[in-house]
Amino acid sequence: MAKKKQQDALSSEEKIKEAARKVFMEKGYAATRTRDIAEAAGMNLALLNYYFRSKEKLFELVMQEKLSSFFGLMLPILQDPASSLDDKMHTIADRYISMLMANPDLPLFVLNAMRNAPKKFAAMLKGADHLLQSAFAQQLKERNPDVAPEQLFINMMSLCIFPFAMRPGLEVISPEIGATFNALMEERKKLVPKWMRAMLKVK
Amino acid sequence: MAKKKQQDALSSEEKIKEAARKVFMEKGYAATRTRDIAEAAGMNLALLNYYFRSKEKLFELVMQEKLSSFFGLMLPILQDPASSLDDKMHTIADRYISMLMANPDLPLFVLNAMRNAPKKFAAMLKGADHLLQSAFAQQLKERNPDVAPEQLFINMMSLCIFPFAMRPGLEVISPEIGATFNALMEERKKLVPKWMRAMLKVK
DNA sequence: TTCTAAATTAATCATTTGATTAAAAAATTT
DNA sequence: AAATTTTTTAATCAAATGATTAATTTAGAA
Repeated sequence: MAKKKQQDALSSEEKIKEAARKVFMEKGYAATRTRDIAEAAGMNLALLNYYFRSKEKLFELVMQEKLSSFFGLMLPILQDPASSLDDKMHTIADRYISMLMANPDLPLFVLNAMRNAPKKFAAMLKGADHLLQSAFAQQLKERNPDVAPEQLFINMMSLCIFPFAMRPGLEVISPEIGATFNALMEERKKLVPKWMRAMLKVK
Repeated sequence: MAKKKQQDALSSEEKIKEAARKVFMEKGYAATRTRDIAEAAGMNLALLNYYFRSKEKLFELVMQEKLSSFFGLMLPILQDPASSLDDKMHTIADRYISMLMANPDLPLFVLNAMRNAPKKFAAMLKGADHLLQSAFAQQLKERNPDVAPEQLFINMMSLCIFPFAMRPGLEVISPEIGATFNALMEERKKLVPKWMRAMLKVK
């Protein structure tokens, strides 16, 4: 009885959330109208305020989810003392590329969110260890004491994420990239760790 | 006489353009109001339409400029048959990193522009040779026939550009990156070509 | 079954936004 | 110097936007 009502309520709320995820990812915050979300959800416009109070609150909810899914994948891997550096690089490349192949709009959304709401982002990561205190950074330093671990971390992120953010541009510069993008990304799951190892040898 | 008038007219027009560059780069198109630009320019709001007809036209002008400056740097280098692969990598790293240090908002602006207006972007690059026909791609292929030249091109762009787009996030994950960002980027001018050479050896 | 609470609807609101207008001021031309 | 053109101004407009409202419907509790 009570359960049935709960499901119905979640269902409308969930429909709006679902639509909000889709439209905010596509258009960003400012270019998204509450009417767009209502239409995408097939729901009445007033329900956005009824369930979520404001466009802004709804956006923050979506933003929090997306930032969590983006960084939630990374931080535990970086901090795990039990896995080797090679395991970490392999796991990060594999998981990030897979996730981004399924969510190609995520990088740009996250980049915009970090730029527009750095405080909220910082608050989200409040508990996380800093990079330089992670097992990953230690392992990088051991492997190559001549290059700052931050540099190699930046490289790892760059090689996994940037192709997705730059895809529209890449497709224009090279139609071949457009035609085979997914195959290129699959290949990179194997190549990124190899490239990382090669770079780790550079002084 | 006629010259003096010309300078005055350019001066008001240029003030508005200048302000538009600043505000559009900072807020993007949708979140920028024409009033923001007018205020930033210290000009009357109606002048935006008087000189540029619409917010959209003004934005396109700024977008064209920014895309030109972003890609204008790259394409000639890629297409130059006279310079070696090492020269190219060195020049791209040096020039891109320098330019982006002076224009840190550019990457995100360009990424958003490419995503939101891919047709305009494609029209802009109309005359340019495709990547696979460039001297750069040929040279990559000669150096390493086992890896698609597109992959190495993507890496080159990733290593030079992504750190700037990701800077707000990097600064939260690692305060050390925030404190020494410019030094890290200067260092990368030398390291990126080295990393590229190391990656070129990977099969 | 009746009453109450929650969810939904369509209309409306108050504010904001890009754009227009008409008048005045400034610059240029005759 | 007068006439004409261009630039600037402040007010206004028409449409759009996030949010609110009141009525109705649906669901749940007694």
